Amino acid sequence: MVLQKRLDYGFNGYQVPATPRATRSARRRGSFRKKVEDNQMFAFDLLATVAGKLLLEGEKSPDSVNTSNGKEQCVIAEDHVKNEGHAEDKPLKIEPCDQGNSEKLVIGNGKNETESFASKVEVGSSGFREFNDRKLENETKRQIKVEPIKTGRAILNTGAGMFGSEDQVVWDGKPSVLVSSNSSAEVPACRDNIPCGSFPLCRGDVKVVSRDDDDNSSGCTQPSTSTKSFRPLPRIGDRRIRKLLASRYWKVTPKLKEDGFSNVDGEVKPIYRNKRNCYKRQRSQRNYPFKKRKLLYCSSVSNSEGGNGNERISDSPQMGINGDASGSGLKLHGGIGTSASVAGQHTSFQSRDSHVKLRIKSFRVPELFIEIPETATVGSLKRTVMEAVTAILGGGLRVGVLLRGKKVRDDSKTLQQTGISQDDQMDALGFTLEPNPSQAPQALCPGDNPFLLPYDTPQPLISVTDSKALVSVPAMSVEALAVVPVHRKSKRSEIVQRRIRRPFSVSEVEALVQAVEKLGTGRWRDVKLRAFDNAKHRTYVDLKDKWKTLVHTARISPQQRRGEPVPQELLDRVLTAHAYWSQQQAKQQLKHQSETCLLL
DNA sequence: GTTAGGG
DNA sequence: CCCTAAC
Repeated sequence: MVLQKRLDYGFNGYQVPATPRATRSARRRGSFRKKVEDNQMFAFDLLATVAGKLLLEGEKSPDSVNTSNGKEQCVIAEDHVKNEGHAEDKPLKIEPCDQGNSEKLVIGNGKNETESFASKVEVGSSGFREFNDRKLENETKRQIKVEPIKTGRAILNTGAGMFGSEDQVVWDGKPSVLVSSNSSAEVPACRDNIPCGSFPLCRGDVKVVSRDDDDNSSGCTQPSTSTKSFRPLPRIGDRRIRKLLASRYWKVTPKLKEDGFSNVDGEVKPIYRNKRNCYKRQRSQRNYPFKKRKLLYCSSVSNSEGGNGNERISDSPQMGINGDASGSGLKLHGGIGTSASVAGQHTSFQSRDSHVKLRIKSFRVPELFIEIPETATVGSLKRTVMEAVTAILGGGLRVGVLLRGKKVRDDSKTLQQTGISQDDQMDALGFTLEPNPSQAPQALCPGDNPFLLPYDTPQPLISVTDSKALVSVPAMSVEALAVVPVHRKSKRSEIVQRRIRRPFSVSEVEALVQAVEKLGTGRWRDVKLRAFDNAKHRTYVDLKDKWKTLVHTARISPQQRRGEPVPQELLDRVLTAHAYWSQQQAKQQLKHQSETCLLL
């Protein structure tokens, strides 16, 4: 089996708006966090490996966006968004990212690459019947389909799913813009085979809805828009934000004036309907240490229903992008390369060294809810959507394999043994996205979901009813339902995204230094208020931390410093101020001590 | 909620 | 940047 990773969706590169934190209580459960991250990494890895990011080179969509260096862009297309209060009746589109390094993943033994049969796989999702939710029972299913690449037939149906009334989003009267990616966007697994010419790689039917017109718009199966009159949002301070963050859902609290050092866009936060999925986000770098992977793999114990579809992958914790999976029978090869020539080729699978080539055409990004102030920039909208998409992809997913609609649970069998490599079986091969068993829900309980939207019913974030989205394959129509991030109700669900790293600019450093010079090193809240009041993403803890690193930076040799160089003059001031205020602090302490002594 | 410090 | 302890 040879799979090539062609696209880097640029999860590393987009800017994430200041990330809401969980409630304190949630944060106190930080002990869960690591584990969950691991689990989600695992899921992501699965997705990346099987569902979304691996593909064969070869066919190429005329609509795909290639940069000169062969990389692709991954941005929310700007032309469909207007920086106005009204949203255009146009979908957002998601495109491959030009930050990608076009690295290639090859899974297989590396031999006989040309002796392959390429097929494309569609991965969809289904209703979550496994989770015993009545509501979910009614969900229509999405399916996956595998078909030979050589046919070149577009199998994507980009029709958007239907919204149930339960899909309403909260509208609290504030003139924010709610952008709802209607049900799903096709995330390109590769850049070809785009059935809908207007949307090069994938499309999300994004609409802007308000509370008032939810009922109308939410049922639309086409990109639809309804606009409301928008008014500027009142400025809301950090404390307000904090409270909001602790509330059941996230809200955007834009500032109308952006000055100071807050040269960032207005705060934009995606609203998720599912807490579990929502707060996890990919680390800025996806290359987790293998050590960490190991942990997560260990924790990925299959449950009964889940089957063992993940074992194969679980078996290779040592397997890195460029590493060998000794003992697993799988091998990953990194590097740039192309197998375009093999796409569509087909040779006997009976031969001993035959490879099975699979192309996963795309998988769907489910319904998203995004709330964004009208004062936000297009750029922030892009980032927000990207974040939302990423959060979903980073959710607890794993991959299941279906053959003729039947789950292949025995991971130890070879493709040959299971018949997957049989020529005539290729059509029957499917993949499913399923909840990661390690995060399997105990039960669905609304009360246990602090981030659930008010009057929201527990339901999977991703399982949007959408039967038209993908071509259905009867043989798999029942079992092949991909079960995507589900509404898990474990406490671990309240995981928060890690904020994106935002290096301090020189001007920020300048401001920080100046404020500390004036206020000292023990009054970070005052420093924040004084110099960073408008920089919403800089908390006083951030400032304190930055000062800490500044002091450290100033003490090390210039050669050891990294990042944007801070002018030596500033560093000198850092040391001076630090020394001064340290001294002051010591004096204060002495004074305090002597006073205490006197009193005694 | 802040501050301080380790991770 | 995160997490906690301590206040």
